Amino acid sequence: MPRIVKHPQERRSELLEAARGLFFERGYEATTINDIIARAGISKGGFYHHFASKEDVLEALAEAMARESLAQLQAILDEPGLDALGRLNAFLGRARRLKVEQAPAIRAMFYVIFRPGNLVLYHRLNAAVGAVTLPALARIIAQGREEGVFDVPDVQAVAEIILALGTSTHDAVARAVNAADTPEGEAAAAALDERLRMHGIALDRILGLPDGSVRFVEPGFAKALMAPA
Amino acid sequence: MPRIVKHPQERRSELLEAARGLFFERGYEATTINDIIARAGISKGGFYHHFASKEDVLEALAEAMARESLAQLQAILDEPGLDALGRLNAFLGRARRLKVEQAPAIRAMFYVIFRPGNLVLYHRLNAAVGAVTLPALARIIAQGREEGVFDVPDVQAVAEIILALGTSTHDAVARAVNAADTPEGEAAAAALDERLRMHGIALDRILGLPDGSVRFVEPGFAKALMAPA
DNA sequence: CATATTACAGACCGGCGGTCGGTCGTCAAG
DNA sequence: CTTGACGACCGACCGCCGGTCTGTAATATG
Repeated sequence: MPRIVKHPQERRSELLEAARGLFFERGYEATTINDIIARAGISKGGFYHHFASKEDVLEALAEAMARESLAQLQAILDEPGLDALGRLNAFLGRARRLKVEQAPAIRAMFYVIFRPGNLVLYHRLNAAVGAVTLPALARIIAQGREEGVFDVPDVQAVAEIILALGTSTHDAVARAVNAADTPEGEAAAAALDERLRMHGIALDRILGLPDGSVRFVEPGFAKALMAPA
Repeated sequence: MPRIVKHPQERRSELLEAARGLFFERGYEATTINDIIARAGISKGGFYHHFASKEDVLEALAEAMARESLAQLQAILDEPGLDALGRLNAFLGRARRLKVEQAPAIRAMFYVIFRPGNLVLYHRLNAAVGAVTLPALARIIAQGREEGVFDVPDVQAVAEIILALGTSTHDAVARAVNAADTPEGEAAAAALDERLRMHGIALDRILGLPDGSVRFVEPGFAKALMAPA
């Protein structure tokens, strides 16, 4: 009832943060506009002054998270004196490092984000992050080709394939995370590790490198991820 | 108002067919229960006697389509006297043959199924079809390994990678189809063809075959798909 | 100080997925 | 042929959701 006026930018980011929290706690579909405005402390009219729809919020959130993701990658891209393979491994390993450091949070996130009813959330985020990741990957591949160490006919296509491999692991990670703390947990973790190792080998072959050059993740990553906090 | 009683099985399949048509015409989210029951000629109570929810219909539909998909694959799997590479190419080519024969219908389907708001439909269908396709693929890979022509460390993982590559092309196909009849259409078709060719080469290398062995699709497939009816 | 514009408030709406009490057809048992 | 039980079906109804609309308080503009 009291009327509070803030800078549009501040309001927008408050609404975005409220939505981000709720989307990851309860899921996208399960979160209502009323939930968001209650947490952000604004009326419905206020909300629709800043966003055109619920999906608009999701899009803005995806954009923001893509920007954050790119910022993390930029350091690896800008690091001078790194050969292409090293840069690629650093690039692929980034996700792993993040996960091992903040295992519980990431586990919770994976647990939520892959539930049915969160498909839309997951897809939008993945698409947005992929869109900014693709050119970065392409530059690394191009560097490798210029250095004469990667044997690839088409840089863009290979970058897309790497991205696709990464996306395809999400299901496997989700399965493993969902199976954690169950009898099948250990087997799922082992399967995930094996699969990730194979992805590395697949990439080696696509890039024309000896098996074992590309490390998609370090061995044992899955077990580390799934170890109880 | 008149009360019509039918065998549960018949009703179920009538409802499923009504849903299938509407989902592909208007999209999953845009289709309401009322739409479905209107087309099927049954009341709401009747609908909920046969299905627990709207999503339950989708699940049943995905299951049915996965069965149909498997039936198409079975002939290729059972074909005797086919070496592994031939079988794999036949397997991968199946999608292409379908598309070229029924290009307009498939185009329409892709056009609808990849719109936002149909993510759930697409994902469920893809997951269901993938689930039945995976073991079939694995058997082909295993045959190739036994024959000594495929050099793969892990059959299951490679099958999953092939499936992931297939899934990843859907986006590209959707982009191309959506760009058809626009100035960018030709470029999109060319990009799609190039990408599919590269997928073939990627598979060659993963399987330890010389470049050009696996034909993901025939060259020029994209243009054929996008040619006006 | 007047005025135009922006930022917000909250009552309201159509329609959605889903529920519920009741009714009719069907068919086996007596 | 009658009866009764049960599965199939009907449609009014519900809660709530995303979104709209009218109005108003705060702020920028001159």
